[in-house]
Amino acid sequence: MEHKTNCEESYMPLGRQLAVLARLYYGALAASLKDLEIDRYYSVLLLLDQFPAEFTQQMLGDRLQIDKTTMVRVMDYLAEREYIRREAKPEDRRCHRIVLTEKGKAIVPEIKKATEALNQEMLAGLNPQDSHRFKDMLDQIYHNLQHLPSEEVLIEYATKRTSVPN
Amino acid sequence: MEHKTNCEESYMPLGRQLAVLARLYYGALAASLKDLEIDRYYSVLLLLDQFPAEFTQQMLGDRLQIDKTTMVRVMDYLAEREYIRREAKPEDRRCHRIVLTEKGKAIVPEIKKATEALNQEMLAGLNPQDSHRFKDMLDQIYHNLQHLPSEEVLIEYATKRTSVPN
DNA sequence: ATACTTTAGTTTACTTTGCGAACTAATTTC
DNA sequence: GAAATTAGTTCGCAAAGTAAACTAAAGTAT
Repeated sequence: MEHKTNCEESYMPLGRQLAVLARLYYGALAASLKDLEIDRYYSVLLLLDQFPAEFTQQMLGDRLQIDKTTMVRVMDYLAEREYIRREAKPEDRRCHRIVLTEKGKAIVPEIKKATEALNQEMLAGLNPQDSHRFKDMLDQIYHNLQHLPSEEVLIEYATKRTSVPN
Repeated sequence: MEHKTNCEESYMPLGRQLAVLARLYYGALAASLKDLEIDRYYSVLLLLDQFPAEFTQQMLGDRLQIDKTTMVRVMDYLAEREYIRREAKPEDRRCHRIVLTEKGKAIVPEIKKATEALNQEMLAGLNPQDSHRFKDMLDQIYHNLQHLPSEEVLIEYATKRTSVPN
């Protein structure tokens, strides 16, 4: 058997394949945005731009599936570099309203351009229908996976596992 | 705006979505295999079972997209627990032939069962054609992403970025 | 109204993964 | 035979996920 570098020829659990694709995607994205001061958390900025002044940290985390302790780090990172600000929320003083600063708004177009370009390159060779179908499938899969982990077949509560095993 | 936990309603970079799905997948897989002694690196065992005694560490890494230093840790983990063995390879003494032990072979059926079940649950609601189509798309995307990262638009060599940013 | 519970956010600490750098031993190339 | 390459290893660090324990604020219930 000769040595192959692609994953097309033998069985690999789908989850592994997804993890690899995600890694490649973000490697390429960070490379194409390397002239920016920040090298991650782009999707947070995109989301804030789409729905200005609508989010608390918790809500951002729910949308992007980032847990709240990780979200603290994300916010710290972006706030230190002045891409976002945590504002007081008088109607519920537990929360912070997260807002994009001018500096934050300023880089969104470039991020949008890069992610859209990359999405397109990623889906190159698929016709528009298939591209759309692919995104629908991802949503379907998200739905399917969300409603089973940890408690599906298990009677007792499973010990939580971290990260992405191979 | 009310707070939504699903990701279906707003734009998220595809890479982020893939990362989330991968995480959910492996959470569910580890949960359904939690009675096993090991909680990760299942795909290594599956691959070794499919092509017995064919792999070196390097080749495994190429197949699964795991770099060689990470692979050392993977091998250590599996060898300590006696699921694999590193055997001498007289024809090239730099390499090790990686072989499944009896203990390793013994758990493969369960892993296979669990991953196949999970793949199916993950793709529930898609007809067989679509499932097949989905896997083809993943291969296509892998191909597309592999041939661009880091050097695409860039003239000079990009500083490498780690992991999966959000 | 006061006690109990829940929620948003934070801090700390630990784990896993990915990867660069530097190294050894063996093999290949020229 | 010298130089370059390859497989594997060690070390060290950064990023991400998450559990546990905590504070402050808000909600609920008797």
